[in-house]
Amino acid sequence: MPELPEVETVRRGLRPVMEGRSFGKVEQRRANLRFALPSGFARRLTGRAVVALTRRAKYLLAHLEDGQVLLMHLGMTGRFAIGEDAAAPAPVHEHVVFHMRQGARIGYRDPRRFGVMDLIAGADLAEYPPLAALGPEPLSEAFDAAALQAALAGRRTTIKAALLDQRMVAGLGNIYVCEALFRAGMRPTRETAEVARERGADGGLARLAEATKAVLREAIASGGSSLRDFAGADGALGYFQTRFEVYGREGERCLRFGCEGMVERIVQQGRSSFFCPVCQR
DNA sequence: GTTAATACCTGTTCGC
DNA sequence: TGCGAACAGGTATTAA
Repeated sequence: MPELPEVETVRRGLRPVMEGRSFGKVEQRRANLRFALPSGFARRLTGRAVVALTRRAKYLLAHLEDGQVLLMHLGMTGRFAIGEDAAAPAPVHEHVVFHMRQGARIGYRDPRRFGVMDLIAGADLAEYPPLAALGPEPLSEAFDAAALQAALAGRRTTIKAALLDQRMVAGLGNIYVCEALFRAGMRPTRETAEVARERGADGGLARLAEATKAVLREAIASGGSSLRDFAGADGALGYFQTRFEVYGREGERCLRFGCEGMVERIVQQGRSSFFCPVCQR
């Protein structure tokens, strides 16, 4: 599922065909994705140049020359495919197509339609509700043990649920929360308030912040290398398979050196959590 | 105010 | 082999 590293990979893949380019024809094949597309969607994009393509958490933001911002979220199954502007039959579940004036055809497919596209005025960007509530970017300097402690203190839930909460830290999903907790040697069922007391250079907070950054950095690097493959295949952007250390490995041996534990799966808040009961405490 | 549960979706997998 | 149930999960909404 597209989490922060996948969205960042998509951004890097789209930049060469969007930044500094302008929208020609925009095809909108249905009225809604997760929500209704804004009125005049295609018309408001046509002819506008993209000044910059940025990312905030799992949101892609195309800043247009006229001050509008095209906000895009991939949901669970959203993918972009870059192709030549040919008259090939449109794939199923392709809901939006951007034909760039310089030639690229950017198709958006999303079978489950959990994705979002919206157009907002740049001046309103900071107050846009979904963005305004987001916590710090996990790869920024603002995210460290101290920030984590401030966010987690006093909360009455588990560390797994807290890390999935986009208000605590923005951009993590189920997979990378599992991976970060494994890397930090921390069990997903730990009480948040208790973890928040583990300060100090070698405390749980510091390990967790560092593990989160490391997992995301490695995934982004992996996605970057997979970009080359995308170009050769169908140009699909949105999901790449990395090798996860615990996610999806129920019943298999823990990969930590010297650990003989077996990965277990439990359900928290209706979501699967994978962890090693031996080395995650 | 905070936390948990539910709804939205459909392709894929699993069990009978 | 075929069918239906379960499952995947980001986020807005509703309930507790």
